[in-house]
Amino acid sequence: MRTLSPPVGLPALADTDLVGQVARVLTQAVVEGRLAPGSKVVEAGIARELGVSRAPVREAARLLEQQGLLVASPRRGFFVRKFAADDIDDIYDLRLCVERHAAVLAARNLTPETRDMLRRQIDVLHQTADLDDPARQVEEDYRFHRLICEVAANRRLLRLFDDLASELRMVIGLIGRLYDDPHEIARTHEPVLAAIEQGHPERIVAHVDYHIGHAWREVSKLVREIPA
Amino acid sequence: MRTLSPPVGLPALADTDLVGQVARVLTQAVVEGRLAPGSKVVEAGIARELGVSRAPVREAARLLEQQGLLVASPRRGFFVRKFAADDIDDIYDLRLCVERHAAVLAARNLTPETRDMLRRQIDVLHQTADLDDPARQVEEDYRFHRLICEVAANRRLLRLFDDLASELRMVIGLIGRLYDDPHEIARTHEPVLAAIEQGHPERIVAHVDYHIGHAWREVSKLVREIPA
DNA sequence: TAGACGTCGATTGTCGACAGTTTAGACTTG
DNA sequence: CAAGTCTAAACTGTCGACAATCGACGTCTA
Repeated sequence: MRTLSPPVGLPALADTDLVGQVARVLTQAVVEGRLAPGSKVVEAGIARELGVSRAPVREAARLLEQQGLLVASPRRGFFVRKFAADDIDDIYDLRLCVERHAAVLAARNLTPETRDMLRRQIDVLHQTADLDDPARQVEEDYRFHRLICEVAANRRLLRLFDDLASELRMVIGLIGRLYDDPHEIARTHEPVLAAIEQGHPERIVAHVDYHIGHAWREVSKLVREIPA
Repeated sequence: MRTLSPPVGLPALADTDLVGQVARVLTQAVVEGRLAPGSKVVEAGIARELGVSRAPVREAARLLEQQGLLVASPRRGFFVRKFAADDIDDIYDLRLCVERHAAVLAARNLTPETRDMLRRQIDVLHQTADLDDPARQVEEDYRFHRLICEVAANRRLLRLFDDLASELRMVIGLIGRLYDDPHEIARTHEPVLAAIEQGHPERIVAHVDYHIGHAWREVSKLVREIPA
């Protein structure tokens, strides 16, 4: 078998790596809400549906467990992670801690090239805002934040950001529509970049705090409104 | 088969979970340097040595890959992670970021009970210093820092600390003897706790910075001296 | 009728096997 | 003698199978 056929069409980056493919399909299914939180992930079922054996499915599940999308219960199998309001707080608290640091480092490493990359991404955010595609908007939002982590040039930090983002993607998938006014969200990124360009650590932290704190409160509110 | 026989006697917490056991045995082998950095981890070899099949070994390896102890090269297998000086910097940079935050949170959550736990752990550090058991000393050191993360009460933060610690354990395993004067190290923990008890964020950060920065410089120096 | 017990199907944990790929070593050639 | 080529062994990725275990349903008893 060459490429898995995900229930709904995916980029399907033609990997020869089954485990990676299965992991991607499962991740998509989770963040898109096709696998409801708390529901059981039956190895054989997934394997059959994807036309592979259970071995790659198990390994993929273990991967996603480490990523926090699934939880393993010995002898009972894997379940789609359930999020509580506490989890949101944990994630955002850590994200804030990480992104503050990333932004300060990014300011230190900033070059004309990387600065332009960040600016361009804000432009993309504005352009995407016209598209009325919430999922895309969320992705481009993360891309901006991820860029900051890339510029910070600490691989582990970047990986941590990716892990947190994948958890948040799931939460946001549950919430559904997140942004009332995408353009306004795009605008709120500008002071962050400005602070990074100016380079005062305190100012950077303050703006990152404001920006992410806003998202935190928003997501927190929505999760408390629409709980499982 | 009931309990795996690790090359050298381990606690062997009689789990019925083979994957967990294999992961523990492999971790031990790596941090104790029996598996040299860069060396290949042959699935069948490990499986044979441990009297299990390859499936649990593969899953354990995937776990350790996510933990950063092994790296996977498709179709070529797993290798014991090699550390460069850059890695040390990445790890300590992130650790500093995390522990600053943890300490500030810990101060906020501090109760008489948790304060006593931290104090007692410093006592343990002093007692251990008399034992001339470097591995144990390192473990008790981590336990103190881990306690701070526990008091901080953010599960994800705690997990991140554990991940970083497991990577550092490996590095320190490579270095061998780390502390010249264990008692002095034990003493340097005291200002950190004192700052947490007093509760001024700036002071806390300053002391954490000093304490961890010291370790950072020390480890960094030793790694640069004794590279692969 | 409510609760405890036993049975049966479904699912996981583990295993051995096979095919395709990589690697190491022998052999050839300039 | 060095470099390239070919061959064989070793290893990974994947699969299907089997035993152990868990959960649900039905049955028996008070």
